[in-house]
Amino acid sequence: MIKSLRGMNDILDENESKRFTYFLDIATDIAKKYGFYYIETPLLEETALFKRSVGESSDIVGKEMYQFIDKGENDVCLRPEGTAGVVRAFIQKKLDKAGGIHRFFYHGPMFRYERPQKGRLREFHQFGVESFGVASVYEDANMIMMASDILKALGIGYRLQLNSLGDNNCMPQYRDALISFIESVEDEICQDCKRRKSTNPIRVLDCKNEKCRSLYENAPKLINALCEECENDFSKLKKILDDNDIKYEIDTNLVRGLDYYSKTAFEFVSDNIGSQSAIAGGGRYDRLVEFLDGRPTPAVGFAMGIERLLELIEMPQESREGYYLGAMDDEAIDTIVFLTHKKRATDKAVCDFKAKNLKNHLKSADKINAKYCCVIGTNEMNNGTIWVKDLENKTESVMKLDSF
RNA sequence: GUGGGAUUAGCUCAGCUGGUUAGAGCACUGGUUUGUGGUGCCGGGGGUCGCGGGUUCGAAUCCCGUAUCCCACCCCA
Repeated sequence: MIKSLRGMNDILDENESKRFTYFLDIATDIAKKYGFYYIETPLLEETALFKRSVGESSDIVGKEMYQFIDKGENDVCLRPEGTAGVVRAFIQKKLDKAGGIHRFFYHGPMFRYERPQKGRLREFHQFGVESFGVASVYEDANMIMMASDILKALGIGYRLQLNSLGDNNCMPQYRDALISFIESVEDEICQDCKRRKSTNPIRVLDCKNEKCRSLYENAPKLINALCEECENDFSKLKKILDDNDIKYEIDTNLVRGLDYYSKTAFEFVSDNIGSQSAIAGGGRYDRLVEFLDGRPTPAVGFAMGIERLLELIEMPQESREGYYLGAMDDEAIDTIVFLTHKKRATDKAVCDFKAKNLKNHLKSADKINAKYCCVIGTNEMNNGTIWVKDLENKTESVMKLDSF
């Protein structure tokens, strides 16, 4: 038997499938209400796109990409995340030069060659939004509110963690200060932290190792090193969230794993899905358009991991819907098929192709959660009628075929 | 990539220290003296016990390998 590849799932379980489409309906609806419109970009892109945007030092690009040389000898890879492709499209379409505000949402599969775990697949699905052309911190707040609205609409509880990563003015200085601090304690820190020092020094602050943790208590804090502009934006952001009744925690160790983020960084986490607890994450990336050869354009966005949300969604109660039609004699089956087809013009309608007794038809109608069970038996055939039972209200009636 | 656990019917699982035709519940399907469901009763189908080797008279059960899932690390959505 040929099986799906490791870490790649089919979404066909009825429960899972319903949750998946339900999520997309809700998320799409809310994104549209925020004035975003749909963008679809290719799953396959030039490898260089991700190397330059996500960053070669990140694990995503460094060791998790599905990368290969295609038949035209192009170095390509399956997208590991969604932002880079959207930014590429934005620049390619010259929207950076056109100016103005452009807001997109997207959803689709992403690919990362990782060791699979619950909530961590090699092919997984994200829903994301990207906003270009708005430098104001109000847009950052808008993003957070949208993510929050989506999660609330789905009945999902979360904690929101917030940080500021600084910008070009303050981040490099802070980074240098942190690196020299790390060097001062380098003999005592763990192997992972030694590696992080060169790959992503800010990550050391997040180390789980107890000894490292206590050493880093004396490390300089980014939150104290922000320049005036970043400091003001961050304060403003907190105020907007307070005003709109969005709860958050400041996590000074929150570092996004992708190199392109600056200023606002946020993550929505759930305590109910195991160790892969981040359900949505995002932030501002004002320099990325320029990195990818576009005209400097402020931007901010977030992405949600759909699979991680699925089991957290509180599904609305399913109510009975549509018609079930059946015949008790073979001679009535053609009539049933005809009526079912007619009914579908306005309603959901399903019919059985086998003659069965009434009890079995009722059972079948119940099984598919139909609202009406409609049956033609000998009596009905003789009178040109159909027997209709409302399975919810337990009422029944007999109707003329032409008024059905 | 590192360390650990699991893998038996469509699903959730039982199967003791190896011993005759591998079980249960749910699901599916048929019937229920012949027109009333979701909540009765009786029956039926469905498993090369993840895959490949080995030990043994005999393996779902022991050993080795391998695949997949799960847990922790790492990382992230």
